[in-house]
Amino acid sequence: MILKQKGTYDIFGDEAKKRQYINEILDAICQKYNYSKIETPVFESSELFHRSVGETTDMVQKETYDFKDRGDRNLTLRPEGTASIVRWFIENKLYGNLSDPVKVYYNMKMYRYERPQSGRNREFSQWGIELFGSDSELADAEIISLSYNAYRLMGLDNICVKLNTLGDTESRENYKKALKDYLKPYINELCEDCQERFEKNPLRILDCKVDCDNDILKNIPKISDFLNETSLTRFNKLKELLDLMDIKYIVDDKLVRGLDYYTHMVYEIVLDDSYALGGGGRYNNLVESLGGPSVPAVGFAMGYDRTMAMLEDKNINIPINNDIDVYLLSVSSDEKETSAYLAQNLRLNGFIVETDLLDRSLKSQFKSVDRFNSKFLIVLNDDDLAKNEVVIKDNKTKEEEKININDIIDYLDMHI
RNA sequence: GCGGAAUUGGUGAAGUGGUUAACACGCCGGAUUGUGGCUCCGGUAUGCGUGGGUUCGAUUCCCACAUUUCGCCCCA
Repeated sequence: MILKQKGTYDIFGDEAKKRQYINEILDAICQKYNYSKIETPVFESSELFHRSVGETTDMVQKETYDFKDRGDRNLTLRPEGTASIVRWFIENKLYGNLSDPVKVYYNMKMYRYERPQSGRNREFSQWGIELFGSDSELADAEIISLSYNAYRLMGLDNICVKLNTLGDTESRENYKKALKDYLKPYINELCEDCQERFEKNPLRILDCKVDCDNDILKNIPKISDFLNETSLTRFNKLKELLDLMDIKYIVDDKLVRGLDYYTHMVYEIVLDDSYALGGGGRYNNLVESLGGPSVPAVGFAMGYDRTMAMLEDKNINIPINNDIDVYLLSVSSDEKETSAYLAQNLRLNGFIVETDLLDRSLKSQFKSVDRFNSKFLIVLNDDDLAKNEVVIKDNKTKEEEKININDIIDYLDMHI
């Protein structure tokens, strides 16, 4: 037997319906904020992700699905959405007309070679939003607002924004320098990973799980002390906006996030104060570093599957309707042709119809009626059909009557 | 990449080193029911994750691998 690959999953039945319902909520809210939907290819040039996500990140170093195609091209299954969207933005020269910001959202499969565990798979979905062409904290606030409200509309109430700023390039470089100066004497006391991060990406030491209880990290310099005037004012303005919009947030000055491309505002949306359901931030240098002009941008990505899992966990009701309108029963195989014809006719008139495709006994067909929870059932038998009649029965009230075959649609319209 | 737990039919599962792998649900057929939902009868795994090994003999013991699941790293 051939099985599905590790860390992949099939979506079908109620799960598929739930996702469809959630997708409709997400589509609807994006429409309200006037974001248009985008889909990008599953695979891209490897270089795209290596350059955007960051060569030194774990995601690129050990989690990407890299392969060569038959033309010897180096390709990678996308591990996240932003890089592809930025590539699209540059490739289509959308920077040429930014009289209004470009706002898009996506809902796509992503791929990372990881060990599967709760809320994490190798193939997984992210819903994300991106905004190009505004450097204003108003754009930051809009992105946060959209993502925050998306969760609330799905029914997740106990959420909160964890917020931080990495400042502009100048502030961040000053901070990095201060960090390294501070950590240098202690470097041998840090964990192995952090010793490596010290050179490559010192900010990442801040959210190291191994060293978090370490006294060295408790007295570590704070980014907030290194923000220059402009970085500080825009961060304060953003917080004012969030207050105004009644968005719950807490500032966490250890929040730096895993990808290299962030500048200024970064945030996560957490459930029950700790479980991260998504994250995002501003990335003002990414468009330029991928070969476009300097265009400010900000975005967010939601871990779709873990969000679905949380909806399940919190027993949040997602309406699923599997009921059908009519089941056509045939007393014997003689009525099957009429059944097929009638089923098509009813379906074309908008009804959800099932028939027996297995030529089973009448009793079995009745059992199917119950399994499908059909609102009505119609019994076809030759004697009645000779007079153009059928028996139609309301499966709830158990009332039945004999009607003309041409009156079925009218009858159903009146009763459903 | 590292660690823990699990792996018996369509489903939930019981079970033992040795003839036909319990039970329940489901499903199919039949009896009865004015055309079902109750009841009764019958049927429903050539098989106990895969591959090795130990043994006269393994689903049951050992090893490896795979998959599932929960953690770590990481990410969201």
